[in-house]
Amino acid sequence: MGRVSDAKERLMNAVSELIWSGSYGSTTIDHICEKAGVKKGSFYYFFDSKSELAAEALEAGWKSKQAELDRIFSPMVPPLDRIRKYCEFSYKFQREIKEQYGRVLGCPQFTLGSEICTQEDRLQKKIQEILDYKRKYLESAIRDAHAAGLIKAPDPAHKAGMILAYYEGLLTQARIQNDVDVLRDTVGGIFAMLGVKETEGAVA
Amino acid sequence: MGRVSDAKERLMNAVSELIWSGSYGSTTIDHICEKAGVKKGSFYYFFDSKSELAAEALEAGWKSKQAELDRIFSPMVPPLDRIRKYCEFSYKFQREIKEQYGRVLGCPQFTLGSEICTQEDRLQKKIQEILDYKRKYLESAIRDAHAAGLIKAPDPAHKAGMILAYYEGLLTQARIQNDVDVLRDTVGGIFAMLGVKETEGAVA
DNA sequence: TTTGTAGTTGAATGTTTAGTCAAATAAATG
DNA sequence: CATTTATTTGACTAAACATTCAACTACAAA
Repeated sequence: MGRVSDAKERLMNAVSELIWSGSYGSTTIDHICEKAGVKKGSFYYFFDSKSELAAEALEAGWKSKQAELDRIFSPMVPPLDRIRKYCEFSYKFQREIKEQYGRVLGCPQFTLGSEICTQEDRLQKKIQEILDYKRKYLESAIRDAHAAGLIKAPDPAHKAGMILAYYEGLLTQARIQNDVDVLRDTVGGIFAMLGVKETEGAVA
Repeated sequence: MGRVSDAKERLMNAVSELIWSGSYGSTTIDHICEKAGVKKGSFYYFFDSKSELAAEALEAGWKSKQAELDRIFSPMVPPLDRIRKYCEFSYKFQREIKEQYGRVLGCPQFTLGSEICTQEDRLQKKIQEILDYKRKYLESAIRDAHAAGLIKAPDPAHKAGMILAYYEGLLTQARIQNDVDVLRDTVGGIFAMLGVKETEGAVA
């Protein structure tokens, strides 16, 4: 079965990091190859364009994040706690990223989506798909919270869309301002939108 | 006083449109010149880089938008109505853009900011400045609403930041999904965040 | 140990891009 | 009308970039 290699993985990691810490437009195939320690010929052996590589990397990145989200949004956890945990996780994650890269980088999918949606159809579709999955995590937590009488949310899908917009907007603000502090009270805004009363929203 | 020209203005219009309908990275000096009907030599006569042109265009674009915002956020208008009008205006504006370009384009500053904030310091600062002005419009409406007893918002600056994140997040979602419908109930989310009771939020 | 296969390499290609400049041109002013 | 000043032009260079390919290499199975 011939020679073996992890060059493909290295290329996917490299492209993800370069796009996230910079932008899609500023990420060239040369840079990707250099970062991955791979020669251009090998790049074209595995992929036939930057956008194809980006699409595969996006998919892989999402797959690896999913496990974490499944844990956070486990139906075993009380619904409002899921949301609170998600906000805490996100805040902590961005703090670590800032530590590591010297920069708040926000949400990879939202940032990339906003940049390329008018130009790269395949990527745009993949991103929309991922964002929709994210929305579904929120939606089920909201539905459960409604069923438990914790909040009034007769249209969980709509509420989830609103909350996702807020969440992604905050992350993008944090990226633009390079300031994690923006994210400190993420959950406050979400609970306000959900009409959670202070007492119900209290930490256990 | 020598030859006169509107080439500078044409260049600023061209760059704004190209970045907004595409991205900063995909906008080249050649494209800008072609769109503006200006030769490259002239470009470098007026500006010495794409980022300098973009910064001037950003400033000019903001100046021209300010008048409209002053009207919408006039202290003569009841505070919650200002916010409602702003949402309606924004929704209508994006519908017109979609009509005109075949695409929802969202917020020029937020989209650009998210793309270039890690790479173009000067632009990042300008954008942060503009976003902060936007926040101030919301902040004063919130403060007035609080003073009028319409809502409870002891920290209007913080609330305004939350609402701006939501608003920009929605616009970006609309851009990514190329769907104005996302914006239909913008005000619903804002009023939920502000804790506006249905009756108080009712249209006059 | 041979052979098939998966992956690697570096050099070469053509294209796009940013950036420069000296000469030409058009308007305004004296 | 002559001169000054602002703007335009097109042709040029050099670097960055994407893309191709034939020859080469390492591994695995037969």
